[in-house]
Amino acid sequence: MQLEKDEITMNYNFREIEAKWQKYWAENETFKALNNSEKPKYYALSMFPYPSGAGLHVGHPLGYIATDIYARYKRHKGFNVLHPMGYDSFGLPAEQYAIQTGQHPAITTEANIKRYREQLDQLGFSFDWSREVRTSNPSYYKWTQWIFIQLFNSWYNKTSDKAEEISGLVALFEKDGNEAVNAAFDDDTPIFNAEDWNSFSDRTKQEVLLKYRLTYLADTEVNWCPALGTVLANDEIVNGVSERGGHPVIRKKMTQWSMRITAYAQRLLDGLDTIDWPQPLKDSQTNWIGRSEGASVTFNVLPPAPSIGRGANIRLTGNSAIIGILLERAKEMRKRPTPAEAKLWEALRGKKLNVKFRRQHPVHNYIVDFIALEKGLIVEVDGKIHEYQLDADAQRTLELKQKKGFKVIRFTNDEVLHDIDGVVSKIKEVLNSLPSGEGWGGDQIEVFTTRPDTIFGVSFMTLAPEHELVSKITAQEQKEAVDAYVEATAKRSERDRMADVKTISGVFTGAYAEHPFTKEPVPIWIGDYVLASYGTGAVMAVPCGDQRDYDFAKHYDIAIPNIFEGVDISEEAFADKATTVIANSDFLNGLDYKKAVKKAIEELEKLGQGEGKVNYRLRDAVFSRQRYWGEPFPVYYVDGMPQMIADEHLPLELPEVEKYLPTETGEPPLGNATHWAWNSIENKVVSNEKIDNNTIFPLELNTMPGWAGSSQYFNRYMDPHNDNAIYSKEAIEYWEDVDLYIGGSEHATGHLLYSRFWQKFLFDKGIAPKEEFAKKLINQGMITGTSAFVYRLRFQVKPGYKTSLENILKIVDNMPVVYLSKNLFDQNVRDKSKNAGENAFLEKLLEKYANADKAWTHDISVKFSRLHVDVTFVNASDELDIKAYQNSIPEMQNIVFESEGNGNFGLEREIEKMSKSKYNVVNPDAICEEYGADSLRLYEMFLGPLEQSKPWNTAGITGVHSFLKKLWRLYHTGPNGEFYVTDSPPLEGQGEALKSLHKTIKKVEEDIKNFSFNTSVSTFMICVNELTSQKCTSKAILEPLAILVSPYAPYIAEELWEKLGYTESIAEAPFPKFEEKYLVESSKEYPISFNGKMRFTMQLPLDMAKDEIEAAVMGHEKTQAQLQGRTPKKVIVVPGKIVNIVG
RNA sequence: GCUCGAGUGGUGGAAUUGGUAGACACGUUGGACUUAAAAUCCAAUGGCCAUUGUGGCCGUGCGGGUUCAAGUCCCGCCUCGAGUACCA
Repeated sequence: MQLEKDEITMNYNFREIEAKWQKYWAENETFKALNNSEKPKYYALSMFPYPSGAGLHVGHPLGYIATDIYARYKRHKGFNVLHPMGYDSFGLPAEQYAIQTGQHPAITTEANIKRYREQLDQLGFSFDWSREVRTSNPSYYKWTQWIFIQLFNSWYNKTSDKAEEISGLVALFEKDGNEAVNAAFDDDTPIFNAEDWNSFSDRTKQEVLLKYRLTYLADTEVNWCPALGTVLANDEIVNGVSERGGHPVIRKKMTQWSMRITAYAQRLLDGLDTIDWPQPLKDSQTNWIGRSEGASVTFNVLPPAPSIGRGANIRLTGNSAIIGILLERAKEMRKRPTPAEAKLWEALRGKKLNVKFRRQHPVHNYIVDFIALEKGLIVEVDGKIHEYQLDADAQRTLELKQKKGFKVIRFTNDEVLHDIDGVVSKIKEVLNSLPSGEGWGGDQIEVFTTRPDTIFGVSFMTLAPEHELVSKITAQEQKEAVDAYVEATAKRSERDRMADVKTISGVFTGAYAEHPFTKEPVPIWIGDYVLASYGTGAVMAVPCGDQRDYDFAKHYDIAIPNIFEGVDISEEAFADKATTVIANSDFLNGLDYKKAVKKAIEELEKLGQGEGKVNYRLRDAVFSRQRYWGEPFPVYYVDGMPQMIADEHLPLELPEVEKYLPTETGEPPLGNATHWAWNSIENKVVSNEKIDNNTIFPLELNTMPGWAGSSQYFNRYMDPHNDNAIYSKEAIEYWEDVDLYIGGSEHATGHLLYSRFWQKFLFDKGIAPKEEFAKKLINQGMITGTSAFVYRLRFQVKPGYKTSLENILKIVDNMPVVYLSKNLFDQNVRDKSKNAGENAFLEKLLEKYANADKAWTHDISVKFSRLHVDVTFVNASDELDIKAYQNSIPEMQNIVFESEGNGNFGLEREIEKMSKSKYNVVNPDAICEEYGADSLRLYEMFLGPLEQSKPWNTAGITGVHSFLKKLWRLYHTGPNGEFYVTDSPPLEGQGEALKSLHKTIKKVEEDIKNFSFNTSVSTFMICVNELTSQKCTSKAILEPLAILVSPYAPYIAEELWEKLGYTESIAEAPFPKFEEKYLVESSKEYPISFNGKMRFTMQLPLDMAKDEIEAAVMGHEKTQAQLQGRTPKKVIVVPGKIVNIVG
């Protein structure tokens, strides 16, 4: 018994130490942060986890450890440190589990959190647990709902460039309508004046306001995942399938809440320059926002049968280049009609035939006698078309008829003068046969282009098949083909479309647009390479300058005009902006890219057909999910219009449901709730039966997405228990923002973009003092697993066996499954025949286990497979612990292990992602049990640079573990290994120890500054090795050393600190101060190199002058040996660094 | 395809502004202690050649270049990883 007790004091008993300090920290609230302090603040944050059922594996804590080291270091440096932790506890897995088992997600979540907490506690983090938040707690999501309401009550004023109260917008509408308002709003918003607005019904007003609110309800094309029964955000889809579960996703139109994040596109982009985040992360946000500069250009659709009204048509049907002359001419002609024209006009004018006719009307390059625009009918008298300016060749007549789609009928003067009734009835007849072309004319196609400089290279236009104009403009004769194409594309899933980028497909609509400058007709195609969701869903195709347009043009044999000077485009498009010189482009000729863009935009603006424009790829974020386990929207519906629940009645708590699946009518799971109606008088949730749509209304059935709760949690930590506000002004003014944020790179475009958006919004509203929530962000790399493999042999009956099946089966059934060790496999089987008959080794095995006549063994074959072996049964030398492994598998399995000669059973190792299915998951609990949390913390850091991904191999942990033992022993050099530290001041000869210490202080501080934690672990090892060999026992050295180590290995540091005589925790002990004076060297071991190659070293005083060094080196016998009599051409001496002899 | 990142011993990885490549560990080999094992300690360990010893040659993905000197800087390639994907 005595012996055991001694051993406890002597040895590094990490289990006891760690349990002791865990308790101490919890009881003394050692890491509790104060919201007011004389000290400077420091806010260190790790991304909070989703508490999954599997618990933590060794990869998870990597980032937490790094943050913790930094937080602890800052505490030693005299900062008031906020280092909180919580749980992102709403989420899909708990809900899926609920669907399968009926278990309430809150219960599973609670259990998972409990396990997480145990694991986190064990790892020795300096979290202030008093500030824990859980996104699924009503007291937390009250404020998520509150922010939602704030967004609902705000609009984005582009003039002040910030979010403002919606009431201000209403005031503007009341005064001036919406035309002059510069806001972020929906495209389909109608224009109204003050009078209109004031006459709108309340409902209409609400509808209009929804088009301006920062969160709004709208019919949106969403990514619907039938298998999950919910909508997914773009960033929740990976390769066309759901990120969770890999289910197919289709496009569907649904009424959904959306977040107007697009209003913040530019600020989200600009803000990236102000924060110290990893470049790849910034790049991916930049990419996601997708800003491109260019121009929007309006193309007028040339009408086959232009429509009625709106005076604008007069311009639209005529070639605008010559419209002035045409109109003048037409006027003149109207003044002097022929008798026949006059007579017919009397019969047609004033809608006598129920159709409005115009006379002497310009169409394209011509003036026609009479035209019914809405029917596309031209009536010509005397069989003539008054041509103007251009030759009346057959081509142009054809153009009017076919390309422009007009029906032309002709009468002679005689017919009109003598049989006006017959003529009119003929016209009536034709009119009746024509479809009403209402809405045909006056259509415009707006495109976005980044290359307005290439506008003269346009030879066609392409619309997305979903473009709203497609059905309108498609010519009769192309209708069938276009419809078929549109239908075919709609059917194709996103995934198909993505997988199949190479195939070129499209259909001509039969319609033409007019080129803004040349006024030439430009054919309009549709093609699925144009995306409805980007830009305007239409492109001006410039085949010579864009490869996709080029390929399309080649495929459909469309002209490819070359507008580049000295460039060959016979093989491919030319897209190099830097070397672009424009040609064949009228006023753009000879200009480079930049100048041509500017000029083209200027000219377009003159025409009123374009302007410079910035386009973003970023879409508004869909915010509704058809799930149960998420934040309920604080919304009820009156007359179908959403109403917010007043702040003082929040939180609106998640109702109980019987089933977590969608309802039979396809409503979200909350549709199952029986108690889910809002009493607007009593302001409480009541039974659905009471809904009267008078005072009691239905509540919203969707819930918020996973990112809702995580978009502001970092601010809530500052004042997590505040019930009156999301946080107090004092709290956020003290803490301001996160100084260091560490987490995985997978959140680059999800959490980290949405959080920045919400933060900017809160900043606009004066609720947050900083526009960016995290100054510095680090992505920790992934820890991958090292899988272990074994080769398994099974004996089988060979197909085409020659003897009795019954007998062979008898033998085979009794044969074991053989596991081959790696070396045996490598030497005897890999790269060799796996047919027993041709492989002596296998033949031998077969005979060994068949225990049968040779005749029988010919009918037995060997089948190989490579199996994952659970890494818990693998030792440091990649060998299998056969006994332990056997104990883990069912007994009835007859397995034999073919080991190597020395009895070891080697395994093959391979790096793979850490996952349950690969049996390579390493559990931190087991590591802590065997080596302790300090060892785990050190080892995770020791593995390599924080930001790199690196493989886990438990074997290596013995290195850091024995370091900790050495560290312990350094303080326990007394008799029987008792604690022994000398109090006496540093003696003579302690120079070396002080040097070791200060070298370490310097390096560790540098490392922490650079987040290079792996190298500081090495530094500690070197220091302890040095002090051990120096037999250092001085308190003056060992005390600061304990503080140095404490951020990395806090448990052992606390224990040593206590043994050194302190009664307070080491947590706030001041970090040792580095003193340069202990590192001053008097001499240096110079590397002496010859032609750049180091040959030997020489100890020389550091204060030696350059020429003295040269003389000393040249005088050295080894120098002479190296030179072998040659005279050096040059001797380079860099004092304090190197000597290089050339020659 | 585009964007970004990375290639160094058997393995993880060091190497500050160009200045002794492989620190520190793991693993391996040999040795000490032990009845034995574990633990601990000592020594060797980039490759090749030579060797009693001193030593020599090659070497940071490949090919060039700049420099007294290149893992590090420049040019051109190759491979791997991550993100993104018809973005007009």
